[in-house]
Amino acid sequence: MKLRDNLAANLKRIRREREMSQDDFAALVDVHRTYINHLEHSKRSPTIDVIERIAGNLGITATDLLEEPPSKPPQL
Amino acid sequence: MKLRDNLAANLKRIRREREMSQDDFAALVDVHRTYINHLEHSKRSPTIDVIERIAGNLGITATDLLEEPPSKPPQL
DNA sequence: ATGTGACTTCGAGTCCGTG
DNA sequence: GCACGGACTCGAAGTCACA
Repeated sequence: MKLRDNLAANLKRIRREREMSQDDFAALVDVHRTYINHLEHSKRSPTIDVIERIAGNLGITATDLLEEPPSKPPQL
Repeated sequence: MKLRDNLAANLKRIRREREMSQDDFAALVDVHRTYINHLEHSKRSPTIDVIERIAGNLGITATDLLEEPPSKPPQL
């Protein structure tokens, strides 16, 4: 699932940019600690409601979360 | 829920551009007829897996489905 | 052909732990 | 602090009957 993978990569990237633990990050975006972990590992397919909530709490758009991550190796 | 509404509007718009019934449209994107109806009326919060499947079958990106519909009144 | 409520099944989403 | 697991609740997925 491409979208899931994009989301996973973007979440991890953003979290590290802000130098937060999964714990703090989860609190920030208002989902459970273990759920963030699941998302970062592509183990869950979140609903668009959750996507919207996370994006809103991060101050970015849902598209930012789902689009191709910037620093991925080219897929020619 | 903004994303839900965007999806609803975009689905309806695209379906009408292709002059299809909900029935035919549902068959095309590979979901049940009534489910498309629910989505067009913002009654469901689909997972990104479903979003991806629909977008793929339409030959467009998931972002296209979720972004602000083109013919909405400008938000200055 | 469209809209809706209700239903079952299964996974989303949460919470408890453990290494 | 991160990964992972089990068990739980609730809502999404998918379908149907009916207006």
